[in-house]
Amino acid sequence: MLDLKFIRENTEAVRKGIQQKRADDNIDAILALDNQRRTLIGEGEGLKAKRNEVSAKVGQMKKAGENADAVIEEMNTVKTRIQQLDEELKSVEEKLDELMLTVPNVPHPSVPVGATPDDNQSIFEWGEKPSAAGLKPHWDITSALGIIDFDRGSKVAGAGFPFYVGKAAILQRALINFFLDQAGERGYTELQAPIVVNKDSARGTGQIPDKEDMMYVATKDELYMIPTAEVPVTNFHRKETFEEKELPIRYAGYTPCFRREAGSYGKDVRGLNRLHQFDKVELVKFVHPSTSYDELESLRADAENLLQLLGLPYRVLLMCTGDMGFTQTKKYDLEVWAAGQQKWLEVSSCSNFETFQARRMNIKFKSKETGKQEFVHTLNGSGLALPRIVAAIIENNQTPDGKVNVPKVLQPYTRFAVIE
RNA sequence: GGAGAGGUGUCUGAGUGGUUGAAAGAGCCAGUCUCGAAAACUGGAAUAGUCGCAAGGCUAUCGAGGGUUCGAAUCCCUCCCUCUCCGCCA
Repeated sequence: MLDLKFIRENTEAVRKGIQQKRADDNIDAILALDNQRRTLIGEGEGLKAKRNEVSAKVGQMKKAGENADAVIEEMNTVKTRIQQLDEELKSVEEKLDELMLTVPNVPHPSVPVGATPDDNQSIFEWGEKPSAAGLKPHWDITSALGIIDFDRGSKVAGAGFPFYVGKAAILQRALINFFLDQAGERGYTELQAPIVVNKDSARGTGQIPDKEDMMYVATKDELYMIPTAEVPVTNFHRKETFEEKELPIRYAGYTPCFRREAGSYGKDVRGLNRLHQFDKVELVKFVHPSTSYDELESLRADAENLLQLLGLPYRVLLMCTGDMGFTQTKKYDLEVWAAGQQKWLEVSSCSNFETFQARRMNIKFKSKETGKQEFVHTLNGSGLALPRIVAAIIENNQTPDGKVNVPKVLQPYTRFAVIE
């Protein structure tokens, strides 16, 4: 959510951002409602001031033993009017809030303007793609090796909920530990979080109201199964104010993630490419506004480092305005090369939200410079999402005789070097 | 799940209808004193909205949301959370 005052004072910049992100422009309606709102506040508060003044007088009169009936009678009409105004104000503010939620965050100037994924810029590529000859997609390999059981997963839970069996299960556990250890070395505090959250938290990171269909919901208890650790970890500091010197704060959290993926079918969903439940290590930062773009670069570097250590070829995309999402000001996607499918798979998405989330969640810091409280900037990025990494490892490291070599850095964790 | 107690500012903690945005103490910031510090003394300090060029004014906020009243931290209702005891349990 943006700041009303910011919209009022930077109307044109906000409008430009809306166009670039191809969102609906409700700015005129917002400004009109804001005017109404302020008129109502003006009248209402004037009357409240009067009420407070007269009430104090009534108290004094009663103390002095005088009769205050006439004044009280007069206040009754004021009271009614105040109630009316408050009701009108409430309805205006409800409409206003609704529209405010439709205003996207303003893209950073360094972000390329564009409409579709084709306008994203590939800004960096690393590693050598294995030659494609004779390489199989991971689902063929895992089924031959019997290490991922999609069928039994369907029986037990449903499509998109596989079992990892034996060495695949150990490989996953190894990756989680490897990712968390790396994050720890790079200054992130490890956090083990709830994997369900309440309504306030779901609202805080913006999953509701607009993305409610993306989540599994335990309706009986009004709990939402998290689609990413970003939700509990960012909400960790909801409604808190930091000292400036505490910033930046960095967390790494491993959680299972649950996504309904309603309406997404087709060939993209084969094997491990798209699941309803998957594991992910998420990196989250709370930082001083002056450093947030440097922090975005280092966040990206932290995620890239993992891919380099694993020896997986990848590329970095700088997302264009039209494809970057509603809440971000700037976003990089990291895509790993899956040689068996001859395809790039997104494994991390590193974003700066500036104050967009912090405002919604009321996360501030006390500025030394101004003496005031200001909103922090929040960032997050995957570090990394597991299934597609597993897919890439299997496809890129497959041997002609159908085995899979485990990357060197993982072997201390897996305690085996080959999956066979 | 049953029974009880409670949620007040950074913290401890007073306050049960009328100058209470809120006592007191601690902590914090600034100043005086000091070579410096401590102690002592003096002063300052909430957040948001709104009006104003500004100084400053006004409004709201005592877990959250409603209600009663001329007036609510104080009374009523709903919800949330914490603690204690009992039961159940990985």
